[in-house]
Amino acid sequence: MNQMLKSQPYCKNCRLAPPTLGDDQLQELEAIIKPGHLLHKGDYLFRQGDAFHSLYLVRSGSLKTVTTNEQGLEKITGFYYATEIFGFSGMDEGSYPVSAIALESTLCSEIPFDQLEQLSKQIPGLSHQLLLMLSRKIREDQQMKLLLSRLNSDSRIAAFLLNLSAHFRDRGFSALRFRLSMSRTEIGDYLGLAVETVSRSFTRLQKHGLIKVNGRETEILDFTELCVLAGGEVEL
Amino acid sequence: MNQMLKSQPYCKNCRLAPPTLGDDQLQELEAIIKPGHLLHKGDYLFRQGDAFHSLYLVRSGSLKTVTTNEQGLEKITGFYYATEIFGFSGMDEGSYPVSAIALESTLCSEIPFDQLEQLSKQIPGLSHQLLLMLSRKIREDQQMKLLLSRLNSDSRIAAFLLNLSAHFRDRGFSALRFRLSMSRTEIGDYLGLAVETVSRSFTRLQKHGLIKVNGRETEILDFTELCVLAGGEVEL
DNA sequence: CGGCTGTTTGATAATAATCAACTGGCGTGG
DNA sequence: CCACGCCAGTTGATTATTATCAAACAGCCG
Repeated sequence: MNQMLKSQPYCKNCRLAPPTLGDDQLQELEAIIKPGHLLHKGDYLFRQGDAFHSLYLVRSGSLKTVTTNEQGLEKITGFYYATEIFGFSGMDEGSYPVSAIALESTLCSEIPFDQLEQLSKQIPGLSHQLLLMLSRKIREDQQMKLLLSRLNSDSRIAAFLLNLSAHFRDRGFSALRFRLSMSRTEIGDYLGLAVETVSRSFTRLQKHGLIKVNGRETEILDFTELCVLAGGEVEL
Repeated sequence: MNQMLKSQPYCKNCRLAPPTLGDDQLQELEAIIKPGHLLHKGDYLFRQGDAFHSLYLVRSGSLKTVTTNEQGLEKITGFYYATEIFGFSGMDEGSYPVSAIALESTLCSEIPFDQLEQLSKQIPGLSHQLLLMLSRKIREDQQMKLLLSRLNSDSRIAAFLLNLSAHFRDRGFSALRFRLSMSRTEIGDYLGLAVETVSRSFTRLQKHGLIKVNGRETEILDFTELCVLAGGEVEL
């Protein structure tokens, strides 16, 4: 068979495929995934209120999800990078409660949900895997709620950077040097802080030698100390 | 058949059973549910780190889930009332990331997860329903994150009371008068506020005629205004 | 009755939001 | 090509909100 076609499987590392999946079934799974959707910075993948049809897999680039409540309060609910799947919050009510917006040039694959559910009746472990992904998301949200209700600004920024660091590490990039794809405003929006507070925390972390920042270029200098700080119970 | 046995089906209103489910299948579903687990105030249903085996359905009473991070920071991640199912966050890692503790005398039914997954291969729509429940939880967590990062103390308390109110209404109790099963400390812990702040907000809401409080007995006097307040963008 | 816990209230301190000003980079249009 | 305007980011001053510390009080149970 054509090696090229198999060289970039969508789902090999996407947590959707059960670990024991055979090649045939992996192909079945990938067959329902629509490769499409090239987005540029600021483009919407879907908008809050749109009918829910699909989950999305980030192939490259990054996105944010934003929700606006009845009173017009906006909030970034998540950032998503390559290999991550998102859109889960739309299932329940049949429409997305968030908008998804590209932070840079981004490629997304679409996973039609009804086809995925059909397939999960045939591929053993697939629906289990789906549940695990949602469960994981719930656990991450718990961590986020703890961060929002308990940590001061420095600790929030530290936790945020460590989170990104782990993401990049898992994807084979440097865990210590990376480029942020979001603005300070977006970071603040995500972490529940004003822009100015985000900026000051970056400066403070830099002054103490924990990180080195130049615009969006970020370097972690003292990983251990950053971990301690991110845990709370310690201040700079 | 014995009317008594069917008079209190576990799952009729628990969102787990697909809406179209026939009586036979409802019985199958209920057959795997273990009725047991009577808890008294302060009793643990499970502890953080315990192996994940089951979801739990609250039959009567109420519980809280509490998580402790590595640094010893504690946080209440949720309150659960009759007809609610919880324990989802344990699936992913195979152990519960929270402890579940009864707030009062409480009866819980256990739903062994592997049996539930087995059954979901036979009962159409069951695994779909499971996904919907998780999706709903994720959406609720989003709202909670918005609350924690954007609302002031009064609005948080207002939102909290409205949330409880809706719960009681859905369960056939008064939406305007109810008894809180949690302490002020626990409310603060859940909402990311100090006890004193919770107390002051209750007092302030009462002074403005929105609610009437007497210890844990709570009455909503101005539902509309409470909604406005809970939305943010408005202050007392 | 006395000790415990949970709640309330007051005074003060700390943190982050807000308001304001300034900088540097970038793209556009004269 | 330069000037201008715009946006993102930073820094400073001030304000507001909430946490913290402290004290008093109520209810409950042994």
